[in-house]
Amino acid sequence: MRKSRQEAAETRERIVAVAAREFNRGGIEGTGLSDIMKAAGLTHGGFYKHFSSKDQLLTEAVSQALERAQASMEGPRGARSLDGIAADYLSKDHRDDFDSSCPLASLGTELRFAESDTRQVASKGLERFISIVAQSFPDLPPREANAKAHAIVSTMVGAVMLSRIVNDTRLSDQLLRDTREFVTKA
Amino acid sequence: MRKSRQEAAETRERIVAVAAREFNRGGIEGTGLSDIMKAAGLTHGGFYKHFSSKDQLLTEAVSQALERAQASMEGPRGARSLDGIAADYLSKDHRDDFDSSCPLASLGTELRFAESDTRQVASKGLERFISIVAQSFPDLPPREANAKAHAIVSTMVGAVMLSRIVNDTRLSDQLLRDTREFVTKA
DNA sequence: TGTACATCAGTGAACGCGCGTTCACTGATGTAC
DNA sequence: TGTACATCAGTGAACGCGCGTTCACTGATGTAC
Repeated sequence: MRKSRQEAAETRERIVAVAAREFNRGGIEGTGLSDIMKAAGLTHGGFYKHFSSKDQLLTEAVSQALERAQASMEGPRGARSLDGIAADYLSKDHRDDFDSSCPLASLGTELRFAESDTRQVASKGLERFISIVAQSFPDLPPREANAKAHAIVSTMVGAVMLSRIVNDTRLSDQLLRDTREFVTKA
Repeated sequence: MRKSRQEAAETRERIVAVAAREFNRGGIEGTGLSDIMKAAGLTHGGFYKHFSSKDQLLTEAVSQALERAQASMEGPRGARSLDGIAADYLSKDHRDDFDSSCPLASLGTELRFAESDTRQVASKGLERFISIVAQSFPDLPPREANAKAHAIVSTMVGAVMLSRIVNDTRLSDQLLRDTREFVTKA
C-alpha cells in the first residue's frame, strides 16, 4: 500500500487543493474531513499521515485559496487596474464558482472562530489584497491610497458575500453590477 | 411544572431574544440549542414546546436581530442621515458587541446554507437596509440612489465582517475608520 | 546487484463526543360542570 | 364558588447520527549490508 515519496507529496498537495475548493463551497464547519478525502479519491483514515488536524489543513487551504484568488489580480508588471480587478471579483463567475473563490467572501464570518494560525493567514491575505488595490491609486499619497483601498476591499468582499445570500437572482445580479460601477468610479 | 399562558409566551420571546444574541456571537453551526436554552435559564428538552426545529428559531432570531439593528437607523421622521448610520454601523461598539449586531455582518457567509425561510428573511432585511440607505440620497433619481445604496450597504457589511476576522487591532480599527470616512464622503 | 529488514502511505473499523431531536414524566394551569 | 379532569410548559434521560481523531493492519517503497 505504501506510495513513493513523490506520490505522497502529490497526494498532500491534492488534498490541500481539494480542501480549498470544498471549504469555499460548503463552509468550514459544513465540510467534513471525509468529504474532502473522498473528493481527493482517498479514505478518511489516511488524513493524519499528512496533517495533524483539520485546522492545519484549513490554514493551508485558506492560504492557497487566497494566493489563487489574488494571482489573477497581478499581471506581469505589478497590480492590474482597479477596473480589471473589480470586473473579475464582482463577476457572476466569481459568485457562482467556488474553485478559485476568494475565501474572505466564502468563509468570512466563519473565519473569526478559526484558530490563531488561520486568522493570521487570513489577515495577511487581506493586507495583501489591500496593498494590491492601493497600487491602483499611484497618484494619491500612500496614506490616502491605503485608506481608499480599505474601503474598496470591504466593498468588494461585502458585495460578493451578500450576492450569495440573496435568494432573488435579480437583486443578486444588481448588487454585483451596481457595486462594480461604484468601485470603478471611486 | 406547567406555566401560565403569559409566562409561556414570555419564555418564547426570551428564547428568541437570547438566540439572536447567541447566534450573532457564536455563529449558526457553532451555537447549540443547549447553549441557547441554558442562556435563557431553561433545560434543552423544552425547546420543542416552542419551536419545531433549530431552523425555525434561527429564522425568527435573524428576523428579530435585523429589526433591532435597523431600528436605530430610523428616527421619528424616516431614515437618519447616512453619516449617522455609518457612524453607528462602523463603530467599534458594533464590531465588539453582539447583542444588537447586524446579522448580515455576523452570520453572513453562513446564511447561504440556511433553509429557504431564513434566506428569505435575510434577503428582506437586506432590501430594507438598502432602502433605508437610499433615502439618504433624496436629490438623486431613485434608480441612482438605489444603485449607490447597494454599494454602500456592501461596503458597510464587508467592513464590519473583515474587522472581526483580523487579529491585528490596529488594522481592524483602521478598516472601520477609513470605511466610515469613505462612506461619509460618498 | 541482491537480499533482509525497516518504514510508512493508505485502508477501514472503532473511539468518544456533542449535536438535534424524541420521549415518559411531573405538577401547576386551564376548563367543564 | 368548588371540584374533577384535561392540558401542557418544562425536566432530564435517551436516541441515532456524523464528526474529528485513533489504531491495527497491509504491502509497496526505501535503506543497509
